[in-house]
Amino acid sequence: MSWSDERVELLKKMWGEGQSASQIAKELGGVTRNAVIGKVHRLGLSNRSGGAKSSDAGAKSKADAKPSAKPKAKAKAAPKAAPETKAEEAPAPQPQTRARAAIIPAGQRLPPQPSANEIDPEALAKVSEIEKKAKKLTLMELTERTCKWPVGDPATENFWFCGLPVQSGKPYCEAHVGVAFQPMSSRRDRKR
DNA sequence: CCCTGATTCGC
DNA sequence: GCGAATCAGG
Repeated sequence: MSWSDERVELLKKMWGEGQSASQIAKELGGVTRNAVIGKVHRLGLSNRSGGAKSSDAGAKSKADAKPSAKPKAKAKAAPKAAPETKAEEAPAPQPQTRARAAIIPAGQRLPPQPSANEIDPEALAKVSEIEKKAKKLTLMELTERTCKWPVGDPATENFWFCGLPVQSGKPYCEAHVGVAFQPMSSRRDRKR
């Protein structure tokens, strides 16, 4: 893969939008996030702000200091055989509001969730947006790093777990963390 | 552990 | 110019 104009453009666009290097790399395909970062630097747009460099202070000089070659053999470059399933099914609006506590089987500890009626509207919008991209995992497919946000009515077939990459230690993906963990003050203000 | 960007340096 | 390896930090 080479950096064609198109690809460079997309890179610039995404980087400008604040997308992470890995996300850009996935989008472009055929390149690693390292390649993206390297390109970003070469293009001279590494600094997302604009100017004002934050000094540097402790320069560096650790150019090396690691003679010992680590057996870090990581098979990279996935064959890129993603099924790329074109989800055509209707998103099916989610009433999703109650009937939740009962669905969590013992042993599968899930974090507490607020009732939908007191969640930040913006966060909710974001959620419904990303839920379209949800991986729709089943309970057994969940891992420590898949979003455990339940979607739909567990009493029907129309139910699944978000499954997107979780954010750090949290149990949910970015968007769901947004509706799951809201500042107390925020909630109090909205309510009432 | 996962992730992020930054840097170096052989190619 | 490119990007893997590495570093540094969250």
